[in-house]
Amino acid sequence: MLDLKRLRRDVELVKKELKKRGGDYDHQLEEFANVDAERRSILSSVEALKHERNVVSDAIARMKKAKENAADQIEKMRAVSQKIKEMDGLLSEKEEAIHNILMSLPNVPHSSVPEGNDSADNPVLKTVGSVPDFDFQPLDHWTIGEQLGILDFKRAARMSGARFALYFGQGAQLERALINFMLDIQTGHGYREVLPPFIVNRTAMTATGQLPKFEEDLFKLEGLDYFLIPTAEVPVTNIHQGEILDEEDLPLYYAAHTACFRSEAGSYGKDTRGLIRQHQFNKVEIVKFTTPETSYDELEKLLKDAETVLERLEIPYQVITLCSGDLGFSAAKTYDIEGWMPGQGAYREISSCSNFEDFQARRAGIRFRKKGRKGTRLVHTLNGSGLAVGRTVVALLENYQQADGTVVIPDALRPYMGGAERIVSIDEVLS
RNA sequence: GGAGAGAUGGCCGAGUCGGCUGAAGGCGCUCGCCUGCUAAGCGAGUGUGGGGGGAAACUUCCACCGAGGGUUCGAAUCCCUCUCUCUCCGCCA
Repeated sequence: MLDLKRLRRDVELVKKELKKRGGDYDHQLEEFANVDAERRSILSSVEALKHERNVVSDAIARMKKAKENAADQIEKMRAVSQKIKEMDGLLSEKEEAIHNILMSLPNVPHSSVPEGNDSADNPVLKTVGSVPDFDFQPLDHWTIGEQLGILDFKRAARMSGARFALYFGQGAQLERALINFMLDIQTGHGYREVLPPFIVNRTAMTATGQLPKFEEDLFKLEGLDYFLIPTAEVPVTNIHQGEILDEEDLPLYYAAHTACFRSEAGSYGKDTRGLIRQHQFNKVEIVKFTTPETSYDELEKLLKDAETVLERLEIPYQVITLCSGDLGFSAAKTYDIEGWMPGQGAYREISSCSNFEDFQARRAGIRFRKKGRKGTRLVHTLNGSGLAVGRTVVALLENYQQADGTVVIPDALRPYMGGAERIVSIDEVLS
């Protein structure tokens, strides 16, 4: 949610900045200005009436105490109260209209965000590691996984449908190993581990910006106002919903492993095979609550924290800055980390690190105060994947595949895999 | 699932028959005083959101005592609905 006062002050500037996103918000912003003016005019008259009511009610109390007759005053106030009730009704209509507009406006891109229309315009910030050179034709991960017997999409489809996977043996172990590996790295960076609920209510989803606009992307529990989380960002950011934090406690760092659930509505035909785009996947998420002054420094650090995982796994990757047209609804600035996936012959998103500034904090009511000082300010919230586990499995299988069909386990991960040096066929393990 | 109790400011906690209670008291915090240091003591201040005024310090008005409705001239106090918390019984990983 954008700052109401800022919209009042510089509607034209906000119009210009939102235009960079590509959508057209002029109409909504103009309607905002109109309704807001109406609201304020109603507000001042209804407040005057309320003031009168307060004063006269007080007088009535004194008259009654003095055993005087207050019938005239009471009669007069009956009419005033009626009027107040009518105007209050009108006022809340205006307020709701303003709220609806505010909730549907995306965040303003940060000044450092490059302008562009879509993902084709995202500049590459840096490239790390060199793409592996195979002396055989590298396979895609679903072929590798199925040949080894560690991934099974057919049976998963039988019980759940498309976009679900079964992991077996060292495949399941690999997923679990990566989760622990990532959590250990991030807690080592100072993040506090947290295991949040995977189901949240509408308020929480609205606070982080998934609602009201993107309900079709979510899995909703039938007949209940509960949703499966699409990312740990939702429950973790909502840890401090409605709280006033002490400035000296900031920044706060959290790391959480959760399953994530996405309906993937509108992505039919995209990445239909393999682990890239699943309805359910694991992710380790890192989340920060900071002061406004430090949030962009913290974003750079958060990005580095996410990168560490790929560095330690020795998987080549690049970092891109999302251009204004490709930015998510709530984000002011986003970096994507893309891991090299030989089976796809492309860099694919494996982490997304964003600064939301006060956009989520305003919706969620997360503020901070300097001890002893009066007044509160909104915190800045940030988060990033550290990393998407399923996609890391993809990168790992495809980058570390061998001519004989086995997959070498990177050194850093071996302690988490019971010391194993490679992933071999399940049949081989059994024989 | 059945029965009962509760939800007040950063925290604890009082609010009688509805009327100077935005809210006693305490803790915490800030500033000042005092004291070799620390601690203790003394004095003052200390909620949030919104509208108006002011360059600002600040000031004025409105709202807020879990959320939403209702009764009333007037509600933290009365009524209804919902949410959450706690206790007991049942069931259960």
